Amino acid sequence: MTLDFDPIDEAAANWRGAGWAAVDAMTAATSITRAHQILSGRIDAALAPVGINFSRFEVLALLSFTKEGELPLGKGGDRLQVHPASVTNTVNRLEADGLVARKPHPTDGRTTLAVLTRDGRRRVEQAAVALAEIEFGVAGLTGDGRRSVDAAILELRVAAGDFVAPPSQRR
Amino acid sequence: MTLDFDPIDEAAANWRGAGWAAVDAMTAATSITRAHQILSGRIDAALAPVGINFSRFEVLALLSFTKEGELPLGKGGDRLQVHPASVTNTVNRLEADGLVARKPHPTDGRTTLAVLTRDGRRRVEQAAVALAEIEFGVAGLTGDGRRSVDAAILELRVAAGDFVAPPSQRR
DNA sequence: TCCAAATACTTTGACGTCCAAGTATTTGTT
DNA sequence: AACAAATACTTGGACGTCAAAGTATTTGGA
Repeated sequence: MTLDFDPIDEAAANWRGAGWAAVDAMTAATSITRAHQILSGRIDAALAPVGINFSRFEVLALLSFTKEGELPLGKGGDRLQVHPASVTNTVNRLEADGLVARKPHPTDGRTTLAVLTRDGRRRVEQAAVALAEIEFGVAGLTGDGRRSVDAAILELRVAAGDFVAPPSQRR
Repeated sequence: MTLDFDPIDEAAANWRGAGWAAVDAMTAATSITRAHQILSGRIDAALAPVGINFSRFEVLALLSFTKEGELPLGKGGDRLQVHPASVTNTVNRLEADGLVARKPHPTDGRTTLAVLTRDGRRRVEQAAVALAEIEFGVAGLTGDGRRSVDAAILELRVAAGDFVAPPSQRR
C-alpha cells in the first residue's frame, strides 16, 4: 500500500522524460490535489461519529455564526462557493435529520431561509470539537508550513477572483 | 458573485468569535480545500475540449509513462491513490471511448491490464499540452509560492504515510 | 401598468468517489 | 494435496458536485 518512493517526484521525472512542459506547475497542482485528498479523508473520518460530513458541517457552522441562526440558501452557497443545487441537496439532508428547518423569507417570496434547530446547534458544536481535535486534518503541517500554505494560496485565490478588496491582515 | 472580503479571513474571525479551537489549522485546511476547488475547475475546463477529464487524464498519463503502455489496474490505483472501484469506473469510460483496452495478465489470472491505444496516446499528448497552457491551474502562484506549497505539503504527505523512504531531492 | 429580464430555488441527469459485498484466482500453510 | 487467507477486480448503493432546464417571484424599464 505505502509506496517506497515519492509519487510526485516520480511523476515529475516521468513528465520531464516525456518532454512535457510546466513540470513545476504540475507538481504544485498535484501536491494540492493530494493534500486535499488527505484532509478530506481525515475530516470525514473525524465527523462520521458525529453523524455529519464536511459539507453539512460547513452549512451548520455558517448558520451558527449568524445572529438569528438563519440564512438564505443562496447566501450560503456564495460563502461556501458551491453550486446552488449542492446547497439544496445539503439542506435537504440536514432538514431530514432535523438539524435545520426551511422557512420562507419574510419579504422576498423567492428566497428560502435555512434555520438552525436546537439539535443542529448542538451538533455543530460537537463537530467543531471533533475537528479541532484532529487539527482539521493538517496534523503534520508545522506552524510555518500552515502560514506558507495560507500565504501562497492567498495569491492563487486573489488571482482567481475569489474576492476583490485587499485582504485584511491575517494573523 | 465576487465577494468584497476574504471569506477565509471572515471564517477565522467567526471561529474565534465562537470560541472554537484550532483556528490556524482551520484556515490552512480551508485554503487547501479552496485551492483544490479552483484548480479542479480550471483543469476540467481546459480538458473539456480535449474530451476527457482529470481522472481519465491521470490514468492515460500513467500508462503513457510505461514501456509497453500498459499497467495492471491495481497498480494504477496505488499510484493515483484512488479506490479500486474508481479505477474500474474510469477504465470503463476510457475503454468505451477507445482510449484504452483491457487485456488479461499473462501469468496472473486475477489481474487485468489497461493498455493504451493509439487514440489514447494521441489524446493524452493533446491533454498534456492543454494542461501546460493553463499551467495546471496554478496560474497566480509564483515560483516561490509553488515551491513553498510543495515543501509544506510534502510534510503533510509524509506525516500521512504516503511513502516511507526519504524523498529524493526535489529540483 | 405591463412585461421582459433578473433572481432564487428545485429538479433531473451525468459523473466521480467511496464502501461493502461478491466472484475469481493465487498463495501459503498444514 | 487441500483449504483457508490474501489478492485483484467488479458490482451495487450512497453521496457530493455540477450543468441545464423548469417554476415562482421580483425588478426595472417602456
